Amino acid sequence: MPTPAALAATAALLGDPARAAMLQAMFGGEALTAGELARVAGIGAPAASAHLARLVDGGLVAVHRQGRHRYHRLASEEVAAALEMLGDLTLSVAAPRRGWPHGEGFRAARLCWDHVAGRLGVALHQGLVGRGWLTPAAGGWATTAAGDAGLAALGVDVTAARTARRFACDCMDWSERRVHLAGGLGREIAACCLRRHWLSRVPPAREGDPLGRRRLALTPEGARQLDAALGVRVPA
Amino acid sequence: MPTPAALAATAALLGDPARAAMLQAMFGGEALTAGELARVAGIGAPAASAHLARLVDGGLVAVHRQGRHRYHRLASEEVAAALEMLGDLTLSVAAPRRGWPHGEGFRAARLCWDHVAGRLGVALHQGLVGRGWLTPAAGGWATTAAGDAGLAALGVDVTAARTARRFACDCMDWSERRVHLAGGLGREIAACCLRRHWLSRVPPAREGDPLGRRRLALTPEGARQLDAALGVRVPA
DNA sequence: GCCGCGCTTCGGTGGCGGGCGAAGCGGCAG
DNA sequence: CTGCCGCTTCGCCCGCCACCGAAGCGCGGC
Repeated sequence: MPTPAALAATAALLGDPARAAMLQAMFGGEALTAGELARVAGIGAPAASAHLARLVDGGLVAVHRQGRHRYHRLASEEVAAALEMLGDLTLSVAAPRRGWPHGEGFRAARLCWDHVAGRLGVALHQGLVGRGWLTPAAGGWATTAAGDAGLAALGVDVTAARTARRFACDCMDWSERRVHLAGGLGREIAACCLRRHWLSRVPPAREGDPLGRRRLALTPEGARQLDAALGVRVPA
Repeated sequence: MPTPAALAATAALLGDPARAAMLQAMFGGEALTAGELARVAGIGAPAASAHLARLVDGGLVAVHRQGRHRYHRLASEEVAAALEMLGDLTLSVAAPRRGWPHGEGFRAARLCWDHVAGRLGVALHQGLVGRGWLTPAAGGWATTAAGDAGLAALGVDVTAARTARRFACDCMDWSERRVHLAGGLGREIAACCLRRHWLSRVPPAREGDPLGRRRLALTPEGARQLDAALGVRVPA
């Protein structure tokens, strides 16, 4: 992972309207002269020259002299790819999207702090509430008598959960846009599932994996147990 | 494609060292308090608050109030993806890379202005020079007698090529990092190949395809003809 | 040789944005 | 209720950067 300063320096190059317009004009792979780019950006020749010098210096743009013209083009495919990604991001921010086309692996099961998130986390939350094991309480949730018995039978240390600052509360799920269970109870449920090997940790997909060591997988035994106890089935 | 101003506004949010440090800290998906983020960025609480307000306003960060703490996290997977892409770009700019892992489709054959680029463009250039059809001349290349005859046999209008401002010159290839043939001759060769259906245009892969309508594909007949005439074989 | 054109450099101006200290607001605990 | 703590808002200063006009440089054309 690059240093924040280095990343910011690169991003700052894209963060000016005039430079962004120039880069978008070069996005197709064409080489354009400084004058053309100045007109595209709506600025004078001196300003365009300064901008292009910074882009070249930053390694985003390559320049090729030909007679009295200077042709500029994007320096690499990475620049085009980053530009495209930023464009997607800009559009998605302007008009929030409906689907989640990326990152399937993220969404099945993962740790969020110390509790289970992803589709499994949401399903657990629904199962606990749907079975009447949890009931709404001030600031979150409380266990019912059936819940205390059922959780104990699964091997969850409810007593330990009560020592936490918050016993059971909602946590907005990053990928599912629905809440899952957090707080001491969320922590103890995750610990119980890991201890009994119903959940296993999955190593990072690669160096710099956005989720780090947070990926989880439900084991066959875990799927059976959670289905039997709570009717929890994680959608494929 | 978003407007340059909108793209720049998003990029500018990433283009500040303090904000970049905060976003990198949130990259793992954890929710962090404003105070923690201020410490990470090495700035005071007021400055951090202002930065976070802009990030939230820009839709890059989501905030969740919990008691007197405010937990911040990346608003969507797109933000994480864009951050990762920018990081890659920053590293590749700092230390130019050796491989080209992305965008295979870009590199086989495409139009660069009006001539052929990509591996096919480079191979054509090598073939023309290797067969002795082109010889170095002031400012580019000139045809030999064998070249004039061979090109005419292929159906290339060399006379029309001579009317261009430049007859034959090198053009640095974006993806291959080697030169291919440009100028009037490059244009005529591309026109000839398209006219005889040795090359076909490939429609954009999707809306907003970086290469637009510039993608090309070598037809089986084209592969045979170019191999026979010039020994041109495009590596798979 | 001279002129013309594209581009860059220089000097100066203006405005946006980041930084901090001090004060204000809100939640939590004793 | 009162004090503490996290966070925000306000007011202010400073520095960076974008922009333009004018002048300088380099290449190509007449």
